[in-house]
Amino acid sequence: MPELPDVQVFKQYVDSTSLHQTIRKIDLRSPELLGDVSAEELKQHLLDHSIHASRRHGKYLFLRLDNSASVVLHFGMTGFPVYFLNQESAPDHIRLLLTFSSGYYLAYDCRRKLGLIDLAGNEQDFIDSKELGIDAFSEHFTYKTLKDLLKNKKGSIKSTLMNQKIIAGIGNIYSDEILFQSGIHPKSCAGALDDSRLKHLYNEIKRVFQQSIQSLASTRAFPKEFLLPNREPGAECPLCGGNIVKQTISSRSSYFCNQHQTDIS
DNA sequence: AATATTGTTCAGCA
DNA sequence: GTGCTGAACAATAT
Repeated sequence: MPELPDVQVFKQYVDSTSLHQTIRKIDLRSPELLGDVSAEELKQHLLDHSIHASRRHGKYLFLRLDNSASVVLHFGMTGFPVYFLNQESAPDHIRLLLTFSSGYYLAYDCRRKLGLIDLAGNEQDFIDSKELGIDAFSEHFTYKTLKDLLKNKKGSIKSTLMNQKIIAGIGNIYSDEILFQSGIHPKSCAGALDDSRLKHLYNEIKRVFQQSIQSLASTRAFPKEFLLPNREPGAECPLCGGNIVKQTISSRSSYFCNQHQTDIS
């Protein structure tokens, strides 16, 4: 379930393995994942070129090539990148496979085919075409930005946080985590949160993402006071001892504490 | 075998 | 057009 922290870790992974290597071969095994680019065009841009930088916006990862175009990857529910040398280490559902001149491979694996492989001449134009909002981990995402974005919003705070056109990067899992840490009920009206709650929310977005990126990148051990390891109905709330309950909110299953996330504003 | 899973997109409604 | 909700879709595990 790659949301912002997962994709940030993918970015770090690609940065530390795959930059500045000439691509000798490209094997597109699931062309149905292509966006507005043809297989031919993609191959043309990749072959004999290299990735010289990467950038993440929300849940999208851009691999910037040395010819100024960028490969765009979206990981859907089940996607991830794998860098490997021996075939025994190859993942099971490779959709795109790059072979570097070093002999190493970079695979885009996606068990369920709910991802996207695309090519962007200009990354900002791509972001605009998807109407993506500001990245939730960007330094330009300030408290004031959040306050302005939520002002006058009529929907629940959960569905608002998950709306990629308002803020990019937050999905079902992390909206639950952020609201849990902020002590805000997921059904609270987004536009009705007072300054104190908004401040909490802002701080927790930053803190949860920073902590999660750290946990995913190293030990994968999330802090035990996170909701994530306790995300099942009937579990004991690690913050207050209440009960974790499951409820469908904006047609997604949400988990929250029935004790410290009770009041709906 | 039916159900749950998630991000995106789109139909439908006020 | 705008803002919002809910459902469809992909493929697989349980």
